[in-house]
Parts: sequence; structure tokens; C-alpha cells
Amino acid sequence: MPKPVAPPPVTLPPPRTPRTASYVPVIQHEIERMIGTGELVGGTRINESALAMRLGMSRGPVREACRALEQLGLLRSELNRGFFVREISTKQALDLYDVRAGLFATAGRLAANIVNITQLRALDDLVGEMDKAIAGADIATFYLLNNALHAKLIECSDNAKLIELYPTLEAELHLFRRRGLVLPGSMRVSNDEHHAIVEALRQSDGATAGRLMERHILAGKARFLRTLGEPGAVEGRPGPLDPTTSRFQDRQRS
Amino acid sequence: MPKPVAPPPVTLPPPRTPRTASYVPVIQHEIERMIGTGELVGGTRINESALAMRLGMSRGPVREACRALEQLGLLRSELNRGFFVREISTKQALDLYDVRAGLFATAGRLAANIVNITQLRALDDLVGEMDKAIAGADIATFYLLNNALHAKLIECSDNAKLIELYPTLEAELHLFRRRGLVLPGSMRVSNDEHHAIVEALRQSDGATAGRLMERHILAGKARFLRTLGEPGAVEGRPGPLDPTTSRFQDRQRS
DNA sequence: GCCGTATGAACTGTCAACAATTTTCATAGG
DNA sequence: CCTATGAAAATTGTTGACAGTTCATACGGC
Repeated sequence: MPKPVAPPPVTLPPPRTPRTASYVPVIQHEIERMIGTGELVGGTRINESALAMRLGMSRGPVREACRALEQLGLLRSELNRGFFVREISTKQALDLYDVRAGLFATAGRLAANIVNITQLRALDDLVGEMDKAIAGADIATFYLLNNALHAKLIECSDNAKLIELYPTLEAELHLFRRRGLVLPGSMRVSNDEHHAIVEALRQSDGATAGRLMERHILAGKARFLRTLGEPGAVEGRPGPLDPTTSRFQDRQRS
Repeated sequence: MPKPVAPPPVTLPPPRTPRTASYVPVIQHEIERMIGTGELVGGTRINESALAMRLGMSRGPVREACRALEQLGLLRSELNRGFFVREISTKQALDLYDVRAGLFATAGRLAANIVNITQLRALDDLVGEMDKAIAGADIATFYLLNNALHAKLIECSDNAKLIELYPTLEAELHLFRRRGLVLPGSMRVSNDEHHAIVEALRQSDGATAGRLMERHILAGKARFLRTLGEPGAVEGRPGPLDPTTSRFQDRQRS
């Protein structure tokens, strides 16, 4: 590697003596973001020095952030070789769907008992927006709204652990080698399920809400399984703005 | 604090140039162990320098381990004040029970389809041992076997994420200010449930196994809720061998 | 030409040190 | 006697350096 000069010092007004915040959350979120956008793909090695330099800090905080992300399941570490973006197998991705289904079911049962009008309205709005996105064949928007809706449903459970846990599982799915796929035809079916779920919540029918939410995720699992075979799926998630800017292309060795 | 000299340098044959392992997992497990035994209780601050010195290393690896444990939910960090052993509220503990119940249900449904003879035998053995522990009124042994059985049940799901997730939730419960309690009278009821669960698995009846396992955890939740009122519960988990050896007594400030 | 080897660069794991901040403790004041 | 004040001590957040390991590339034998 011919040392690509100084890449644009991306962020962070540099001189800052007072300690009003830690660097660690900053880099942690930055790495999470890079994984989320696909800027960092599975198998990529994290170059601590380069990343630290790019963000204008030393390797200490970077390593701490990587250690945190390792526990989050987004990175893995290898002795003397550093941190790598994790890559999950098909089996692990499917396992993840099962866990998400179980947590979603729990969320549904809990939420039905306590959901309030305001929350129901928010859910209605999201589902409505998604209907519009479907009408406009706007897959990217649908993808984003879908994530927002799922997050909102979890939030309605008012279960702290659930709310903490769910996004990390969601993020972990992004590690699968073929990332968040959306089958255009599935949007209609999917949003019909959303309608039914919100309706069950409105009726305070926890058993039904739980069951529907579980089946909703498992339906997603089935779709996911189907996309493994066919190549016609569309990438819903926004990718890296410019793939050539990623200086983290070292892949896992054989 | 009058600087308690050098406390016994607990572990680690010190001089070691070749890098065959990282320090980080070592301290991470050490801190986890200290929390598990109650040597470190909620609110305690982690003194990085002292801990590093005691284990014969520098603060770098210690901080990385703390960062990891923060993500695991066992520690929390405060800017310029360092890491503290987390303390969870009653609400959070109850939330945890609900999540555990959901994951257990998932595990049961999954396990029923794939559990094999060897695993069933192992489960039978554990339940049998627990019956003996009950007969001998051996609460400590029952506590340990109970944990082992639950772990084994999760393991039978063959779901990687579930297997990864469950112990951390279990550990987090230990952070509750009144730690793992066992009501002597509940052991019989609890093990009857275990018998039923194993039987459902033997019949490959996933729906029943899932439902029983969920209810088993929720029954635990109910017992937990009851112990909050009455003080007659018995500490099942082994405590610190010698409380005076703990130099981590700084509690959270007002 | 291909494969094992060796040499140098690149990078990780750890440490020791420094500045900023918090905590402690003694002292003065009400 | 209790509370404010302020300086010293302790502790954190971060840095730069060093030794050990891995990676890349050139070299030599076959």
C-alpha cells in the first residue's frame, strides 16, 4: 500500500483540551455507520492506525471502540491481527431471524397491554407512509420506514432490555454477505401484515399481536431464504456514496 | 484510603515476551467473575490502575475489557469518572425476565425439533440431580444445577445467537441489588416444571415445550416479585470468600 | 517458471507518561 | 457543629513509543 497521503480529515474540530466528551462513542458510531452503509463489508480488517489518524486521535480510543463493537457482534478479533468486520453465515443469519421472531412476539404481547393512542397514531402514520411508498415503488423509502416501524413496535413494549437488544440484532443482519434485500413484490404482503399487527395492538389483543409479529418476522425469514436462491432482489439500503473512498479493502485471508 | 500495600498479585506468571494471548479476555473474565460472586456489587467503581496493577498489566487492556463489559451491560461508564458496576432497577429486572421468557420459548420450540437422545439423557440427569438436591435441601447445589439445566436447554436449540445471548442476560440479573434468590419451597415446583419441559422435548412437542419454558421463566419472575416483599429468601449463590479483600467499596455518590 | 526463504515494512498489543478532571482532606468561616 | 473554600492527591482520557507478530515483496534454489 503506497500510503495514500492524508485522506481528507473527515470530522472533529481538532484542538480540544477540555474533556467534555469521550472519543470512544464517536468512533464506535462511525464504525457502526460505515458497516451500516456497506462502506465496510464483512471480512474487512480495521486498520487502527489509519482510522485513528483519519479521525484525528490515537489508537487507544479506537481499540476501546472496537472492543465494544466486538461484544456487539459487529467485529471479531484475532490475536496479533486485529479486528475484522464480522461476516455471518447463512445459518447464523437464519438463527438471527428466529431470535428476532421470538423477541418480536414478546414485544407484541407486552405492547398490546400498554400501547396508547399517541403511539397507535404514530404506527398508523408509518404504515400509511409505507403504503404510499409501495404505490410509488419507492423501495429505499419503504426500507427505511420498515425499519422505523419495527423500531417503533419494539419501543411500544416499554421493555428496556428489548429496546436495547433489538437494534443490535437488526444491525447484525447487515453483516450477512448479501445485505438487506427487499423483494419488490413482498412489500404489499409485508405491509398488510403491518396493518394487521397495528390492528391487534389497537384491540389490546396481546396474544394475536405477538403471534402476528412473530409470523411477520418468520415471513421475512422465508423471503430471505428465497432470495438466497434468486438474484433478482433489489438492494433497498443506501450503499456507500463512493466505493473508491473506502481504504479498508483488505479482505480476510484464505 | 491508606493505600493497602500490594494486595496478593493474584494471577499471571509475570514475565512473558511472546504474544500468545491477549490480556483483555483475562481481565474481562476476572471482572465478570468478581461480579458473579458478589465480590463487586452494583454501584462499585472500577479502579483501573489498582486492578491493572493487581493483575500485573497496564491500564490499556483493563480499559478495553471494561468497554466490552459496558456493552455486555455489566458496567456503565461516566465521563471522567470511569466505570461502575451497573445496578439495575426492579423494573429492569422484571423486563429482563420477560425477555428471558421470550427467548426461552423460542429455544423450546426450536429444540423440540432437533433434540437428540444424548441431550435428553443429559437433561434427565440434571433434573435427577436436582431432585436429589431438593431431597437434601441443598440450595447451593440446586442453584448451580438449575443454571446448568437452563444453559443446556438453550444449547439444545442449536441457535448460535440464542446460545450467545442467554448467558449475558442471566449475568445481568446478578446485578440486581438483591441477588439470585432461591425460595426453598419453590425448588419442588420449579423442578416439576423442568420434568414437564424435558418430557415435552422428548415428545418433540415444540409448541408445548416453548409454552412450558416461557411459563417456567415467568413463574420465576413471579417468585422474584414475591421475594421483593419478604426477606425470608435464601442466598443460593456463593458469595465472596472474604469480603474484606475487596478493595472496591466506593459506592455511587448521592 | 515455481516454490520456499528471507528481509523489510506495516501493524498489533502493551506500556509509561501527561494533562484534565474529580475526589479527598484540611482549613477557615458562619 | 456544620458548611464553604481551596490546595493536594488520586484517577481518568488520551497520547506516543516500543517490542513482537504478521504481511508483502524480492531473492535464490530447483
